[in-house]
Amino acid sequence: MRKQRQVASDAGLSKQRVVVEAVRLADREGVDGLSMRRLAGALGAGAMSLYHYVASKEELLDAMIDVVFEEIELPIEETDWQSAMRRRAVSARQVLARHPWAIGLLESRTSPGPANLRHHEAVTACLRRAGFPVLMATHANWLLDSYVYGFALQAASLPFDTADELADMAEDVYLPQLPPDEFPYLNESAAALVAAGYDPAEE
Amino acid sequence: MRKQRQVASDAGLSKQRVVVEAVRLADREGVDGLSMRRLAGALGAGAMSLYHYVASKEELLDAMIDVVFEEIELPIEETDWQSAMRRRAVSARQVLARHPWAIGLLESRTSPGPANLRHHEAVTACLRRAGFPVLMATHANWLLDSYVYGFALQAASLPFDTADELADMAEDVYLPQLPPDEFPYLNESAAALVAAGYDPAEE
DNA sequence: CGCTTGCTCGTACACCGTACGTCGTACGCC
DNA sequence: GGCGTACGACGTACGGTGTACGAGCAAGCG
Repeated sequence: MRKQRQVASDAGLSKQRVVVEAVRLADREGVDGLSMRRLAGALGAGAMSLYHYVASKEELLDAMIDVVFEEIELPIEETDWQSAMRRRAVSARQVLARHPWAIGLLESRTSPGPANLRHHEAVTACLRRAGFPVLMATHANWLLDSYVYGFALQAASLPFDTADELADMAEDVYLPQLPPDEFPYLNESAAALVAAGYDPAEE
Repeated sequence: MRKQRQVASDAGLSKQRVVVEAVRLADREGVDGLSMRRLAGALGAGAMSLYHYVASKEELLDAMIDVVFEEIELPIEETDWQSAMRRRAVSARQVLARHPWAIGLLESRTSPGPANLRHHEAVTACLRRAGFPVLMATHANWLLDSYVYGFALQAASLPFDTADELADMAEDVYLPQLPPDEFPYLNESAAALVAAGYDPAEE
């Protein structure tokens, strides 16, 4: 029994291991597939054991979000602020594409974790060093975040990933819903997008 | 028996009534407080009765999102596109502030409802009439949406609503978490924001 | 040895979404 | 009028969820 657990979980549990496995599970099965019992199963443990490392599922979700923030590249000091911000945005987009469930979790989670704080500190530092006044830096921060989050949110709710899939979807699903006399402009857009081989990887 | 039901629910059910009451319940208690049983209770009906008007909870949520889109002001034809877009953004922000649960639902819901389609059609129409080329209009649409969604997402995750609450929160919760030697810039920002009486109602 | 301390986890509870089937009743038809 | 049918309402039940509680057990220490 003890042996089995060791095989399944490679030595004892820890908050770190619990949270990391939770992220893996969410990546694999979506956030709805993440239940305490299933997570415990994946760790080779009983469901209630998790509660020695995590006070509640809420706290687990907070910690998962923080893991995601850890993956976002911090701005580098040396470069100018524009390319630093661009790199950060690109990195954030990649990370959120890798963990789509994180976007839905951002809402409702109110207290920022340490990685989140470190991230904001670094960004603010970069902007301030570039000469932005305090309030301006805060506004820029907010605005950039708005755009990155919004982008990720929209990207997540698109039902296709590539230009080819778009073409298929458009033909099979969208166009039948769009009587041309009622939605002339959307039809025009759809046609143009398909013709242009639109791929949602622009900025 | 018949009488009781009528008193409680003012004539029979309907998809409309179910969805509207669901929105009200979500406004009042958050999306987590919205369960089929509670919704049925609020309508003076049994839980399973709802399934005659809604195929599943998923469909109910889709319909609720569409109700929210209906509340967002459509751009008016006459005005120039900039103020039209501004009005739309302001309206969207107000609506999403009124129904904060909607933001969390936007993710994961993939097929747009009729009000959503009408909305996008109107926006596209406005931009196209203003002389934007097709692809440009689509990009502008996407970009504006990104910003609005991101803004709402951030606003929703802020744990305070007014400048006063911010001041309280900063003193009680944030500053203790921010050792000045580790987060010099965030401390600076926090101080500046409190001093300036920051209120999250800018754009 | 016994005692404490810290993990683990089985059981139980309240609640969830919803499949299934039963019932009262309204309505078209004779 | 009588009757068959169809439909809306809903009681019950099943398999899931998060988690409170407490029993069990191993390791460290006197």
